[in-house]
Amino acid sequence: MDLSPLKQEFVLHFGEMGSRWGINRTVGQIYAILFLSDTPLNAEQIVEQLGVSRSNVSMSLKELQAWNLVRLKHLPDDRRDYFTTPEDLWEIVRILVSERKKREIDPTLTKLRELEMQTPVTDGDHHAHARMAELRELIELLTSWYDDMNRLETERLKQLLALGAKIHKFVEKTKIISLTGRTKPKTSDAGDA
Amino acid sequence: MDLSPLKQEFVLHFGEMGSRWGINRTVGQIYAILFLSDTPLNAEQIVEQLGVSRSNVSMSLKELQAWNLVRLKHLPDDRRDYFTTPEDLWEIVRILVSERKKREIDPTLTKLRELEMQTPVTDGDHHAHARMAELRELIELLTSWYDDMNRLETERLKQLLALGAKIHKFVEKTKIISLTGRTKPKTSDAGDA
DNA sequence: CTGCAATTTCAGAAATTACTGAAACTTAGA
DNA sequence: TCTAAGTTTCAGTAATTTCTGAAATTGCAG
Repeated sequence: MDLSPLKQEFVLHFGEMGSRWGINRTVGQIYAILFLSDTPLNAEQIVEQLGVSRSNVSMSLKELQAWNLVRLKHLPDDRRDYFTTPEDLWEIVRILVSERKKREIDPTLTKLRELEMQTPVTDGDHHAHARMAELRELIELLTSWYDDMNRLETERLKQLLALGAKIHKFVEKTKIISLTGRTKPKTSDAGDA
Repeated sequence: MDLSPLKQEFVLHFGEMGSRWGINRTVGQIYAILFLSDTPLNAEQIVEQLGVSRSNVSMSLKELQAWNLVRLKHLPDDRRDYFTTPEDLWEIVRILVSERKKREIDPTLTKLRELEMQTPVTDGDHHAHARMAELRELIELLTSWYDDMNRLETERLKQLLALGAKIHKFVEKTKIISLTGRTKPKTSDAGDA
């Protein structure tokens, strides 16, 4: 591996963490290299820096593209593909959360809905059935909260995060006013994304 | 596998999702069975229902315990260990989030802090160094927001989640009042958790 | 202590996942 | 069209993870 000590440690760490994050070592290492690089890199450069096979880099880059975690660039008079990660870390967080939701949560939500609708509830199943419904409702609450947050511009999101738990004080203060004045869902609401 | 069709589908689904969630098939299936069961189960009962080896069940239960995802119970006049999942799904969510943070985020935060302190920054490293600092700051913001939220009682948490993005309207409304009246960090502040 | 039920450990087998090198494919320019 | 740089695919191998059955351990009751 041909990297400065600082970069090398970071890249090795991402490789090790890869398995915990649901990607493999090479994918993690490639992502780390791209994340640190101030210029886009092509596959051959990644091969040189990591010392893994060309085909491994090719497959790993494909996986990173499937995760939406890298962007493809082209340089003038050079038909090789160059890769970068988004400059904006918040963009990266959004992608990560959305992709993990897609892979780790949505399939289960779908399955729970299916099971509730289709599957016959035999005698011993009442508790199980209720538990699934409870789980589905919880996931629905969490994902619709996520959808809401995801719609916010980054600056608003940062504000809310920075407030942290203090947010509940704001809610307290305006609770009564809101209940009487703004809670009813008007059908003709101002344009929302 | 000896389960009603409803339970069986759920259990198989958890088994398949296991690998995406960072646990293996058997661990996922055992968790599913315990989640659905209205009574605590012992290892032998799990063996019967799933049709895997006794030792596999033993190791998988140990892993679930390491994740804090199951509770150990004992019945009178029976010295076998019985297992359940917490009744309260919010408790489960809290555990999941905290354990995943511990495994997937904390080690990287530690590593980033180490690298920023210890590792010499050679000439070509300035951009990489800056990128790591940026990443560390982002993780710190997110984790301290998490710590904040985690301190809230479940009822408060549900309220905030249900509000979703509407929360930012509350902030707007009280912003001016807050800026003049409450934002400065007084050294002698009224008791805050 | 002894005997026995319950549980855990562990070495090897089975299954899965990751990686490589070679061959196949694609595409831009000559 | 042909050539060659660039990329992808794929079959086989390597590495890792999961699972099992047998043996070892634990701890309670007699």
